[in-house]
Amino acid sequence: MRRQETVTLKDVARASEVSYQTVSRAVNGLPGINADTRDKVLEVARALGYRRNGIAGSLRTNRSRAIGLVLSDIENAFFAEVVQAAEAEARRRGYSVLLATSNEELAREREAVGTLMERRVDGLIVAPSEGDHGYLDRELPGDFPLVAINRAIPERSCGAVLIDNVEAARQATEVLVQRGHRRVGALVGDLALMTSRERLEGFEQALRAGGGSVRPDWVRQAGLRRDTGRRAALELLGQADRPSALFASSNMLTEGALLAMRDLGLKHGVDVELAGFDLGFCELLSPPVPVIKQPTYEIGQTAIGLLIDLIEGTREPGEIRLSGRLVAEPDLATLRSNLWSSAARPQDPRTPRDP
Amino acid sequence: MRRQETVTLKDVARASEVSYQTVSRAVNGLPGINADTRDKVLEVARALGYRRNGIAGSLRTNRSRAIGLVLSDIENAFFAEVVQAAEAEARRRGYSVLLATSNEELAREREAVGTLMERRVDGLIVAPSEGDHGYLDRELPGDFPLVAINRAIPERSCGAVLIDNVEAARQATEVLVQRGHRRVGALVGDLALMTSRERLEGFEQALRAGGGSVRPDWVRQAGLRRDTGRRAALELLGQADRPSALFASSNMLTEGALLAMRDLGLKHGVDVELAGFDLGFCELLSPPVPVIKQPTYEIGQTAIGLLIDLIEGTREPGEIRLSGRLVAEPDLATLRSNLWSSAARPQDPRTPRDP
DNA sequence: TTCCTAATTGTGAACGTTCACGAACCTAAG
DNA sequence: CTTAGGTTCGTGAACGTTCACAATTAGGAA
Repeated sequence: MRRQETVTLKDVARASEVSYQTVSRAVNGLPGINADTRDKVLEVARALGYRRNGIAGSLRTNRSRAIGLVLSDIENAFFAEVVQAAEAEARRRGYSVLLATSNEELAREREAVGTLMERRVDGLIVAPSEGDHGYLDRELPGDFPLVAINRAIPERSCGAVLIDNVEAARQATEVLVQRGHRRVGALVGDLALMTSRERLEGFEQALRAGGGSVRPDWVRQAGLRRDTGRRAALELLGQADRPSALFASSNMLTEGALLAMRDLGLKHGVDVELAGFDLGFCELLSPPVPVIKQPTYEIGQTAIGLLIDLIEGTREPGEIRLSGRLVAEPDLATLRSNLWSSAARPQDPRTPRDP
Repeated sequence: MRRQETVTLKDVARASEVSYQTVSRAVNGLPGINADTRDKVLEVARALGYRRNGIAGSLRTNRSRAIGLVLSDIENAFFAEVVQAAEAEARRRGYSVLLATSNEELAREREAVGTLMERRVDGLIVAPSEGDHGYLDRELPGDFPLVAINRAIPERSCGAVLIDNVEAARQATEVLVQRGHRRVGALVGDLALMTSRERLEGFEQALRAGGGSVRPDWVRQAGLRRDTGRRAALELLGQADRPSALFASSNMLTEGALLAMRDLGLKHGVDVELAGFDLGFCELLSPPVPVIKQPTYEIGQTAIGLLIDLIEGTREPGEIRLSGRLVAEPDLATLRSNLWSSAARPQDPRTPRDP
């Protein structure tokens, strides 16, 4: 078979003896064309194997129907779920997703934004890295559709989809308090980050409300990574005067805490009680670890929804706060049926499959 | 600030009093331009905030420097890691990644391939769903760069990056045999899939080599999902005459088996020994579950490498087999340091971060 | 000076689509 | 018969870039 280079509107037009404009009307389902001619043209288009050249269309219309997604790390289950939801919702609304990762480095984030802009995405969703995002005003037109997730971008007015961190951290800590713990430590991220400050605030609220007091030396800025979390937890739990319970304010820190306890020969829920964030497999551990589950699917879906509304001019930028969900020793029946399915995902029921 | 619509080559040309071709040479770093003019032009381009329009470039050159990635489910940690690696390697080589999901449904896969082709990606990586892939010959030019991962596509000649399933399953099963088990069951995927057949083959080899015999009623086609795996495991382990050990041939099936054992009040490693595949948190369980860890990062990286070589015409399509790695009760020191970092990833050391 | 070569710069066309408009045709009312 | 109005279809231009080649300039060598 000869290599048939791309067949264009003109080729179809020639073959069906109409103008290329008529073909365009036919393949795009536009009005102003006779039904018979349309059918004929579509038939010819099928036969020739015509496929629209989106690149050319985008050039002409100045719209790519693509959105850029800048995350720090897709392997993190939190972001993986966000991506899944984002892709599904984008597809539902006729958009495609261009993926880029920042590895939590501002320079790489900026570079990613740059290449995505060069590709002329219609809008951007960014999970901001730590640092100054003033560059955005230089890289982006002032009204460019932009939605921040997970953390806000104070340097620039844009959409944002966040969770109620204070409340979430409060709930997680409350579990520890209700189980009788007053000597509670905390692993939090860098306090330069609003998210970390809010979660710390929730932790402190719950602990004080329960009659405990916050010991500053038991509150550790444990970074953002599993290994930094583990190190911090090792220090915190390794000392003689250690807390009887620990709150970890993110999934990586929760995993880090578990690793540290393993290192030290401590059993979670026995030697040290642990409450955390977003641990996907928390209930397969024995005993289960109570965690706050962020509505990751909803976050991705909402962010895309907001972004596309911004793109299409049907909504104004604003901040949307979602709520976390506490998963703490639920009754087993409920657990079993809900465990692996997230809260609300009407569009695209999750059906986990495997390689 | 007035909304400055896109500034083009011509705008820069006007401002720097040269032709647009000269500007093009300057911004693209092409030869055939005086160093002084280049500097002057670049300065003007900077000042005006020029950014190349990749869409226009792609239209002209007929190359998008984008590759399409079609996976079944990004939430699955296996694919999440593949995506991470793929994006990193693609970026390193100057390509971007367009993401699409099939949810393991052939129709959606086909649709995804269609939209990616419309966007004129330069090549495709597909994790094939179950079913007949004959459609590819109709949707794609005969020599279109295509790489299959995880499963082969027998219907079409293309690149493929797979693992040695027989060997991997053999190793996992051997752990069970070495621990004295002869009455071993297996959860495998649909035997219509080559991957499932190969893993079953490895299981049988190891069991027979250890002096055990394969009981057909203990080999269950357990589907591809966590819930189907759980159901199958429930049936298998719920009967009075049940195996003393179980081999699960994928991460979802391994998780399903764990859930089922929890349902039945059986403890893994005590009541029933379990060996599995790709369980990310296997060593946080007590006791740890021996699993085969597929080189996910290497798979993604290799697939992108092969694909780009195909695109650029520097390699011919072929099949690449990688090896899984057994993680079974390693000594704790090694475990601790290697656990969270994958085998070989020279380009982009993984540094897990969190939301 | 005169001519040749090399370096530098400019011009026209093309990629495949969509937009804006105008031409041709038909129907039906005046 | 004429004209208004609608439907159907076609033409030219434009999006911003790169390719192919022509034009101009400079620098020496004869």
